[in-house]
Amino acid sequence: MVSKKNLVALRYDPAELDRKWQERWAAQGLHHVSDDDPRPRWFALTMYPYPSGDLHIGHWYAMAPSDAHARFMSMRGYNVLHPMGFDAFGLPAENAAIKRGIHPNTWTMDNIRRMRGQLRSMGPVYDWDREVVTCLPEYYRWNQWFFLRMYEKGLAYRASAPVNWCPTCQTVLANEQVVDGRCERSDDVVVRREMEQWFLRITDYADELLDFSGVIEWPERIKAMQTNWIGRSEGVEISFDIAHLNASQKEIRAFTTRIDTVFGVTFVVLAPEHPLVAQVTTPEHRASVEAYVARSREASEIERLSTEREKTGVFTGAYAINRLNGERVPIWTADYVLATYGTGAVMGVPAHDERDFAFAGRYGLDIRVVVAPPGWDGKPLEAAYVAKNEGTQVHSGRFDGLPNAEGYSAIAEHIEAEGWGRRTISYRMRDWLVSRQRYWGTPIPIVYCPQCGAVPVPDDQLPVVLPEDAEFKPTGESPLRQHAGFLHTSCPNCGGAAQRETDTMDTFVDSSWYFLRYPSPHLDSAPFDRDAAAGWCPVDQYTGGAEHATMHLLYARFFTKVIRDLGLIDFGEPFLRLFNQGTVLSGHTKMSKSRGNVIAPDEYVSVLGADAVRLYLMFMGPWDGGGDWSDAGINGVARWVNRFHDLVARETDDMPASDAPGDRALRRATHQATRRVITDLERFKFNTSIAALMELTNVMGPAAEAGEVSKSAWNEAIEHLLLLLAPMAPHLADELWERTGHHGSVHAQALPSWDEGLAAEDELTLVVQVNGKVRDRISVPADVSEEAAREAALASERVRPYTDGKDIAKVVYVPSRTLLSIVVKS
RNA sequence: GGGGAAGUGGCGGAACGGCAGACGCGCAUGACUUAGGAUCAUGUGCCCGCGAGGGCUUCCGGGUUCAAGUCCCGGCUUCCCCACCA
Repeated sequence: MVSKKNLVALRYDPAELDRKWQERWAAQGLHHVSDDDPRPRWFALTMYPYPSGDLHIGHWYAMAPSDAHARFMSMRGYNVLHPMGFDAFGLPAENAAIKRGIHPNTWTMDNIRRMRGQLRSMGPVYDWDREVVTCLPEYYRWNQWFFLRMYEKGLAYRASAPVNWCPTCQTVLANEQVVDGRCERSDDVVVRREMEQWFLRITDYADELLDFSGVIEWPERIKAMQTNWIGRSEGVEISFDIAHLNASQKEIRAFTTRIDTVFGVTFVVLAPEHPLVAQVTTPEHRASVEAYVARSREASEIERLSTEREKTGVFTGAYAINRLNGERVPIWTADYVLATYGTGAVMGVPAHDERDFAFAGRYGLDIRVVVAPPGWDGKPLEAAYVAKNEGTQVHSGRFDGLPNAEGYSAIAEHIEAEGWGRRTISYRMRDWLVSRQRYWGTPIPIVYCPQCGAVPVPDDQLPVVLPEDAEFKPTGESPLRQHAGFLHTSCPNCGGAAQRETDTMDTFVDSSWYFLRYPSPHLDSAPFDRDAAAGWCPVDQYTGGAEHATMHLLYARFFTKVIRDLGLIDFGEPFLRLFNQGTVLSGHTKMSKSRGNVIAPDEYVSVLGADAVRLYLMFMGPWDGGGDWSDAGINGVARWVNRFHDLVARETDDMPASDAPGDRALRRATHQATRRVITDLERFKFNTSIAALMELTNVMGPAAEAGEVSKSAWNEAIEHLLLLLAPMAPHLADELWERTGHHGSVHAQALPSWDEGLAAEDELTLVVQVNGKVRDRISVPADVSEEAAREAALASERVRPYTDGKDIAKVVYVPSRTLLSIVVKS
């Protein structure tokens, strides 16, 4: 490919070099991972990609550095498993089918073929014999198997839930298909609708999922996001008496985190979806309540977003009794109360809750202060007073005068003693809705029999195969429902006519356990081999984008805990260490086709080779920070590649065998660079590793030019350079390793070690500070004593003007920094 | 509104509490060149100064310390996540 870009010309043919080494590694099976290898194991996993069709620069940014780290671990003596696969089910394949008439399977498998080739062009260590492709029956049958295990344990269940419904398409939309409240295909306004759905009971594991103590080392940010997402709140579930109303329940249960404010309740609010709404509404309010409920049920996402949070609601005409003070308070329904959180009902305390305050203000409801702010003058509040632990109970019966934090406990105890409620915990996380009314996913292995009800498909009838000959006209129903051959079956229980479940699973099910499959990817008798999984898992190092903080990473933790509880593994966390790389920008903005700023890696690879692209991505900045792509930047790296290419090719015939005057300095630079690269690569600090290697080559060039180095010191420098470069620039390192007369791949070598003595400086710079300011830098021997340092400092021409005639109050000597700090008094 | 991360030259970024600005880009000057958008050499935080040298400088303001980009307190700004969660 001829590029129009102004890219540096390399002194070798990078395309030829890449091809040569990729072919040789493949021919020699260099990347085959064996379970028999006696070295300690290291499982390095990069999040597998969705096969969208093209490997973009973001994929390279995720995969090239993690490949370098995996190679690094391998050269440190580990048997490294660093596999790759494809997250192959999902919506884009189905959209391609609808828009362009290509079967999802064809589209997906073509993309995988293409991306596999592009992935190979990076020169990664992936063992392709272990590839996992989730849309193949040999993989997704185990999704079904896990689903059935969860069903048996009551962890998979069916319930009615609101979904995104597009009235034009007459179908359910995934959240991703809803853009600004509209269907991405028809542009119609999306409404919510109740449908029977399958759920996985992740909330059973909420407390365990909140626990990050122990084995896992994850970024604080991700742990915080998950903690937030799970949203644990301690509070009190309190019931209000409605026995007089003749409803199916005698009380309304409400969850509150502020039971200390219960004497300030002036109304109770039910979510519009709450089953009691219809029952308690009085005849004269029925029309308005029904209209309100209907409107909020059909309320579009757009309306919800555009109301600017104005609180609306209607009175039901009914009253509930606050047992603490015997008061009758009106029951309202309002859509600011969520049916899906807590009990779907709240106690309205306008004086101490911002939302209730706004609601009461709008509808003229009483606002009664029951927690007095410090120094409160008794006047009405201008805003809700919400502080949790600095107020005093007032108008709270026998609790008056208590600090409200104490009031909280006292009131909670009182309520529990009276049997009016109990302390409890509420989570904002809900159970995982896994069913999708979609074709391109794992069929849920359930059969509906008119006699037996929902019947699980027996294990020996798995997989329930997704039929290929489906129609993809946008009829509004899942293609599976139109497929007579799939839909109609016999009941595994009674043998009578029955219908299959036509929903498929969320693709996050696939990625919740895929890491367990890599150790035994071809096993057909179980999802994974227990010994193989025990030997390799959990994953030692996981890397990928932070956008998966709350979905994939949480679901995978949940699955791991479930699989542990099934007795199949003995660990409960899937990924011990996690690293999130940043994003590559172009022109300081996100890349997008509409902006025309998309960087296509293939163009650069064909001109500069995989290694230059790898090196540049790693050199751009810290890996977790992402960076801005620039052609000038990659040219800088390419120039350096040329420089060390020339250094390695340099003739050494004119160098003495050993003992040249410049050897000490060169060996020092070599060993300093070795130390820095190894310690930095451990911590994913690729940018400073490469900087250290640049510093080394910056020393090597002039040293050779000056004719001051021996062959032995020079060859040591070259060897270290190539070995340290090998994880990051694998093709070039192997080529130059071969050209310098070495046998065997550079990647099969151990990393060099460094000698602290050789890395140490002979002379150090003594930094002299007077009152915190640097006044002189004096060259001193490395073993300088404190006495000598002090003498030299006080004798310095540059220091004396600041010390002469003044009292020296203090002298601090820091040997590790060869720094002397003198404090003088005026 | 809640949670998190981060603010360092013209730019990307370095810096166990200890010489701020490694490394690279860009720029300037020079060399080699028919040419330079190739290569090599030197310089390059800002201000004053011919120079020697001096002063200032890590978002702003305080504090701790012999010593603060780094630690503490208070602001400002940007980015990310979640957002009517009772």
